[in-house]
Amino acid sequence: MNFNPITIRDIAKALGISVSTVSKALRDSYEISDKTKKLVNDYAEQNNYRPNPIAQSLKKGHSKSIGIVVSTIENQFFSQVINGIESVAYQAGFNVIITQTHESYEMELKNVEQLTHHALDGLLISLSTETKDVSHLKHLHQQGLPIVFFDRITNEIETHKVIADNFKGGYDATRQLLNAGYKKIAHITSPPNISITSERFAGYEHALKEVGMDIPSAYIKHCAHGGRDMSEIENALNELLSLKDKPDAIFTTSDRITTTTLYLLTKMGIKIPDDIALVGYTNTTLADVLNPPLTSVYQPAFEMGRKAAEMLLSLILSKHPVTEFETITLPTQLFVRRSTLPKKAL
Amino acid sequence: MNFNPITIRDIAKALGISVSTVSKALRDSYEISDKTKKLVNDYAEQNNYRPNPIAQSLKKGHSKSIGIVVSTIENQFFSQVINGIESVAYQAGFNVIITQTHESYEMELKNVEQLTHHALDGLLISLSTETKDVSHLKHLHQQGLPIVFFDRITNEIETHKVIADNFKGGYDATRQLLNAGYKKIAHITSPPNISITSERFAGYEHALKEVGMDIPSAYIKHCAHGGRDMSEIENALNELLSLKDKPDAIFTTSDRITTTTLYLLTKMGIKIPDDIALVGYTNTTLADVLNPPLTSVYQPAFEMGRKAAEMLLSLILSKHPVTEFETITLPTQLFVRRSTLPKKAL
DNA sequence: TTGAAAGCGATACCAC
DNA sequence: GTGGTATCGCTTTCAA
Repeated sequence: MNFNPITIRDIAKALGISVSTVSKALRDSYEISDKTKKLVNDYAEQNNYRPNPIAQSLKKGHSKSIGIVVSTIENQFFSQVINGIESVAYQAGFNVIITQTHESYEMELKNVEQLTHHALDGLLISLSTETKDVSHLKHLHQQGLPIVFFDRITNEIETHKVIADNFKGGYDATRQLLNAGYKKIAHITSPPNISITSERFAGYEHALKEVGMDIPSAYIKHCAHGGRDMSEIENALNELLSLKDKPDAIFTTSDRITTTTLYLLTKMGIKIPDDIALVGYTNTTLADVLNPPLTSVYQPAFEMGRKAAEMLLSLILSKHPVTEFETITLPTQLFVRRSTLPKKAL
Repeated sequence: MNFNPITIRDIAKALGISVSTVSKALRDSYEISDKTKKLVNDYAEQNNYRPNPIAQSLKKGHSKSIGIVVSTIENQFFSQVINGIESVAYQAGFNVIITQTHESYEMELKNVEQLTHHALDGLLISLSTETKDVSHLKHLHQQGLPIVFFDRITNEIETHKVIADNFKGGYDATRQLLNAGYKKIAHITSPPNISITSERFAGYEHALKEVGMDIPSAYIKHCAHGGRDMSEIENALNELLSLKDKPDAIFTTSDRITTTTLYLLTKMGIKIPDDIALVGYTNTTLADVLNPPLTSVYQPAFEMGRKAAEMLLSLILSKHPVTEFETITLPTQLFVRRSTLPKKAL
């Protein structure tokens, strides 16, 4: 199948003028007479002429498009981030190419590989849970590809980064449970190698230490793929529930882990918060109508996307090499709902 | 900022051979000796050579990328469709560029405009709720751009299409309410101009007619932007609830309308299903843990994406103009949950 | 087996 | 004001 749009050369031929004149006329150059401009523009319009962006990209050395790598767009957190990115990119006339890793390191490699090298002006990335080695990105970064990290970042690469205040998110969630009278707080989270895990864990730990409590290591459960597979969470839950000293509350990180935990507990017939309280990270708009309404840590996802995109565009558009980088930390919000009802109220 | 990856010319110069030899060696042409191939490939590997896809696209006349236009990826239905599309496109080595209309006709125009013309090998689109005129797409289609419609289609353009069985979805949902003993069934839906609205309405109507019931027009509410703005649904609900003859059940279409209706009814203190039963279209994985668990029409979104992408690729890859088109209809599934509990059980 | 050169579409420098 | 031409990086005849 082909698709043969008209080119600048067709216009030149049809009008009996040169291609350079046509090109300049279309770009409204001061060198071209109004008469010629009108002639060219009218013809272009009538024949539905559109410049071929590929040729423009090749010539200009940039593609006006940026790549995004996230684990999965089905996660509302990421779709909201993408909306934020898009809102900025669109304004600036940039295209956005989205790829998903589904939490696989291999997919991350492939996607980055596929996206990069001149077809992209910059990259926005949140690492997969499997990612431990970032040399694929280091390489590109050294070659000069502008990269901005968001959410799951690495400190092996010096560039702009945008994160939520993960420490505070973890702290607030845990503190809320403690204030509500829960004392045995388990934590189901992503693998320790990704940044958000350790930051949130630090907040959790700090809240517990603050009230002089220990963290029994049996209460910490890592899901290798951030809850991608339900079995990960099922196992964690089964282990927690078969402990002699069962937890009376759970703090979950990530949308997927949170909602799946809610689902599984419900299915097991465990009452929330009566049997076990639950607080989790989630950006779903449905937190209020869940059963029970879910106490949750909300991240400013849209804003994170906006900021990340703005920083990336500033790198792309900068005339000089950028050597000063910053890491923006956005506040999280704790929404208290029934899933962490104070113990005495039960 | 720039980013200067090595080119085929650099390799040629470094090795003292011609660019055409390098090009052929890299593509493993039979014309080139093994020795030269090895030389070139080793050098390329060591210097991290990557072909510039823009130059390749310009030369070959295609970009190996397809565009997707949906209303919003925050809707799980669409993110699942996109996952399906991606799974097929990725296998075939195609990039996917996603854009969102946010239910605006103007955005649809802009996105399509931005996406098309040679930077794209094909387009997958679900129309915005505002779209009445599809001449922007007709144009492109006439010029030869392969297009496949999914979900919200138009019959003004002859090409492949993939939809869910919207009639049956509407019928099943309504029938379920009738079977459960509800008799006054309201319908909150998208504007009548989009295909899914009328198809689902027809199913609803058929189920009611079947049992000899009338459809009071006051029970049918259209949300101009498919529930994008909460106020649309709030108004619809207020009007329904102030009717002298209040409905005892509501059938909603679209994820957004469904979940927002649930949210608003809850906020108004209306008990579901006691005061009003609810059945809605939604692809959220959370239907089971909503309060109450929601009877819902589930669409095979991933499958829809797969099929649409396959059809698009077949158009793109076809050597001959395609003149026979088909419309695939995928089955929907009704999941019965507590929100439509039989009246007698209440 | 290798290389020269044309060409994909648009841009921009330099002549005229 | 207008036109010729080299160029972006790669592919592909066609000659050698």
